[in-house]
Amino acid sequence: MEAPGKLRMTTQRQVIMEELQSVKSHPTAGELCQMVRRRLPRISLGTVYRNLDILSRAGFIQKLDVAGQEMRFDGNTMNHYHLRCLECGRVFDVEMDLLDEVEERLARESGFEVLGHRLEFVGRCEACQGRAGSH
Amino acid sequence: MEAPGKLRMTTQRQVIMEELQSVKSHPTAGELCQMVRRRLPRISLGTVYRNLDILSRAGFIQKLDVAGQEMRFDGNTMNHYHLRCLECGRVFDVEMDLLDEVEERLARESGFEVLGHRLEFVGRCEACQGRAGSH
DNA sequence: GTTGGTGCAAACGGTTTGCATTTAC
DNA sequence: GTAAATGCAAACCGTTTGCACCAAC
Repeated sequence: MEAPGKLRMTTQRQVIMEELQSVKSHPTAGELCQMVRRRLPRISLGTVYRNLDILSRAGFIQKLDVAGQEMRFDGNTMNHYHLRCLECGRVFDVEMDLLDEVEERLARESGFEVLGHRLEFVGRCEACQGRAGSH
Repeated sequence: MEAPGKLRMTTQRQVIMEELQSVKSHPTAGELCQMVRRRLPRISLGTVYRNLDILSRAGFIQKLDVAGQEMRFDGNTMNHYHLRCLECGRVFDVEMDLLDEVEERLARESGFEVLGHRLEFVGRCEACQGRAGSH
């Protein structure tokens, strides 16, 4: 989260934010670009990336940085946890109280200045458990 | 972790594993390639990538996938947590008991099949706190 | 001798960037 | 009017892959 500087509210930026906040999935930049193109057919992927970067720096949205894979974006800026399905790659929100006490504990027991934490589960979503699933 | 299949122990594979396990840092493939080149100057980056992939599938090492950044590798295969310093980008091991009970809780309360979790802290390491650090 | 591994270089794919043009303010 | 934002395309960079040669077993 950075000092905002001057931000102009362009149509593109507005629509990107609206589309992202209208879904509970965690789209990639490419997916979001497709969604936005239904309303702004000429928007470029570069613009989507630039705006996602600006909006996340300003704290309006969240970059998920899901381990290793393609970057995903989340319209919900409150810290919350995710589960990534190993089979279909989708990312789901997890309902669980935040483990803020572990931050304090770590700060106390180590010399680190702890500014946040990210907890991510991996597993299989219900849909993928349903499908045969060799596993 | 996958069924091993046939694995030949080549010099390259041996040295890659030794070098990785000899450090407590979490080198990227490129960094590790440099380290290995001190002993095997003609090894290629592609070989390093291929072996890191094979070794991690076989469970001998761990891919870290530290959020967003370049992939890092860890010779320690036991699950453990990390702190990433926002200032210098280094990744440190965190000594903390595993939160395995949250996996069980999530599995119970949601429909997910939970296979693992990854906890990552962000903050500032001691060295970077020392340096003036505007914050 | 067979088959998996290596080195090399090219390809890949997600992300960033340079630039001329457009647009919010 | 001016500075920020856009669209486009090229560049970037970490990673993967195809292939001819090599080496472990």
